[in-house]
Amino acid sequence: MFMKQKVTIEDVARAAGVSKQTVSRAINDKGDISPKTRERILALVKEMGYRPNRMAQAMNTSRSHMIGLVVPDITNPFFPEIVRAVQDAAMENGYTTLICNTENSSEIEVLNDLVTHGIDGLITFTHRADDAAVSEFADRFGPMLIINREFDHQNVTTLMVDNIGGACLAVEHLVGLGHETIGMLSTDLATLSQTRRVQGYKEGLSGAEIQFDDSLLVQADPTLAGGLIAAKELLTRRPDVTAIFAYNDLMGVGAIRACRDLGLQVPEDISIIGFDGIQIASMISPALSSVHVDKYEMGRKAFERVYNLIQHPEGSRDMIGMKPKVIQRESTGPRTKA
Amino acid sequence: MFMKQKVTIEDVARAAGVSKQTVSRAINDKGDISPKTRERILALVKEMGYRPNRMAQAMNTSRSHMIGLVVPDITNPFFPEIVRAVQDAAMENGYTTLICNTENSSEIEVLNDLVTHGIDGLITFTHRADDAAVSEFADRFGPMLIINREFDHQNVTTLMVDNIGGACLAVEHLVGLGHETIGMLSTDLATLSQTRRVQGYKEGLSGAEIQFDDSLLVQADPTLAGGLIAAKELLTRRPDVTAIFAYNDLMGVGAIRACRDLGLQVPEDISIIGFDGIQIASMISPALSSVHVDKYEMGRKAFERVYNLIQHPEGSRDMIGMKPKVIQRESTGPRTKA
DNA sequence: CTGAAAGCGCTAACAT
DNA sequence: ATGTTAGCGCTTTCAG
Repeated sequence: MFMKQKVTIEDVARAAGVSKQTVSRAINDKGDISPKTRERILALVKEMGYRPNRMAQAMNTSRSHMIGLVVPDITNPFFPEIVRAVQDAAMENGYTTLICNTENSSEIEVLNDLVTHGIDGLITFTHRADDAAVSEFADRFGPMLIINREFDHQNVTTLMVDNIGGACLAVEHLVGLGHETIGMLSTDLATLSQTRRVQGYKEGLSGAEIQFDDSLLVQADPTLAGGLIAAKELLTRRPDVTAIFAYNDLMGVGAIRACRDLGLQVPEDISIIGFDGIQIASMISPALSSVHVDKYEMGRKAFERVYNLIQHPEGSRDMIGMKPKVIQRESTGPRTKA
Repeated sequence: MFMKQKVTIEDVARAAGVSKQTVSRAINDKGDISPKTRERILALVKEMGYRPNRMAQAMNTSRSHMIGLVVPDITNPFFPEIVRAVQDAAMENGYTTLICNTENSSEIEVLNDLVTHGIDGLITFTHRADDAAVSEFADRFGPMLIINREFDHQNVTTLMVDNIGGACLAVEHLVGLGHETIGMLSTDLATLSQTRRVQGYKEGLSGAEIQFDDSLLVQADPTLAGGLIAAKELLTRRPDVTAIFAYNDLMGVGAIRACRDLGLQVPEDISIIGFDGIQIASMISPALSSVHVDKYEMGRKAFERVYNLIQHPEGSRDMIGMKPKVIQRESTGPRTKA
């Protein structure tokens, strides 16, 4: 026999000899209620193991206490750190997190589905869906924060890592070590992060008065395997490169592996720097230098902003910026090759 | 002005000139309804962008189409692969996943909270909460699967990796390479996985007629940092060890790093094998040998089983077993030291 | 301070 | 084949 719910507010009310309403007042610490009855009810609540049904609550209050979190690929270690931070912040505020992966599905579909579940707010890394669709969605669903995507439309709050600046820093770091022939491993996914990091890379080069050449840029999946393939491709095509800037740490780790497979020493023969600053990249040998993003702070900021939007749906939209910084570890060093 | 919901079944009904019930029948493809009206309604649904409110649906049907997934630490790469699999399977079946991290909270509290949100089923790695609490919870909430935890109580379905067998295989692998002084890096968390892997390690040793000694077992956090610390401790305490079995890959990667810091070559001086088979461990240098668990399959199986329990709440409880297997990569090799 | 009535959006069970 | 009534569990009125 399937029961609808163990113990309901009705049960508690009956047990306490009061109306449902009074119980409601007691548990929500609201309205006028005598301390005595409140305590009596609360004791009963505990004793009976009563917990209000959030869905029923949500139907009245329009607050489900759930937020949605949409990431492209949870298996990329960059995301779990953010997820973790969002989760922590959410829990502190009585919120639960609905997480979705979008790699294999329509992003907008996922967002709409999340809405049907009654989420109060949304944090999303939505890069594939086109602007119009996202914008239309944002008009319908207010309290959302979109990460690493840019909009002309002023109806959506964004959080952006300074990708151009970060990529620039990476190149400057390499140039500072004497490198002049610097390749980049990028991804074929046309995301803002991608465009911007490539742009920053080029700006970095021209800032150092180095000529960019198409053969220095190789594209592949933004994964370990992608980094491996792309690095091999680059090093075959341009054996003269002495330094590589990888789109993300995963590709950077793949690139280190590629060098090893090709019999090249890192950083003696080739310097490699990644982007993101994922934990594990700092523990491998050689430890990967990286343009570090504070993911925990990013997650917390994201939640805070959305939480704020939930409380003040009519508040204005804005853009939060985050500056990454270079952390040098072992994979980058002075140029030694002529 | 905050609206309860954009467009409701009522709106569609009005627009179609029928009752709510008819619309309900149309969208759920249920009961008797003339093809004509159905199509007319469905067209309207699409046009108006109507999506049923899942919470309202759930209140009637006791089906929220959400499942809960509880993991100890999403930043351990072992879990995202499982999360990914669960997510994929869930989505294929119209389910959305509520994910929680428990590292910093009371596990039972998290589970209870998930229930208030109306989840239909639950997959959890709950190891800290005591048996009585979990068992009591399982009695109240039927459709749950608990991973890597053992129960005498027959009220809960479990999925277990053969930790003893896996650890045994690891030791046998090392013994097969000629190692006789084999240390283990374990965790201080008293989980079933921990107990079992230590047990398997000891069984492996005695199977090879090697004497176990307390000094060969070091405990620390099951993380990169923990592995680093534990390995240094072990190698200082017992400079004669030629092989290490790490509780998980994270610790294994930390151990490789420790060896490097201590000037030891892997696998020439020390062989290291981990457990889990996380992706990134296969891409570092040297690539980590590991007792590999098929995490994607694990996630899918877990969802399938829970899905089944949701459909048949009165079905019997059982235990699903999974056999891990050794994958040799570069971090283990023949003993060279005398 | 407390209770009764109404309703959130939907579906189950019974009408017709 | 369609509509009506009732109710899921809760909170928001509005009465007292």
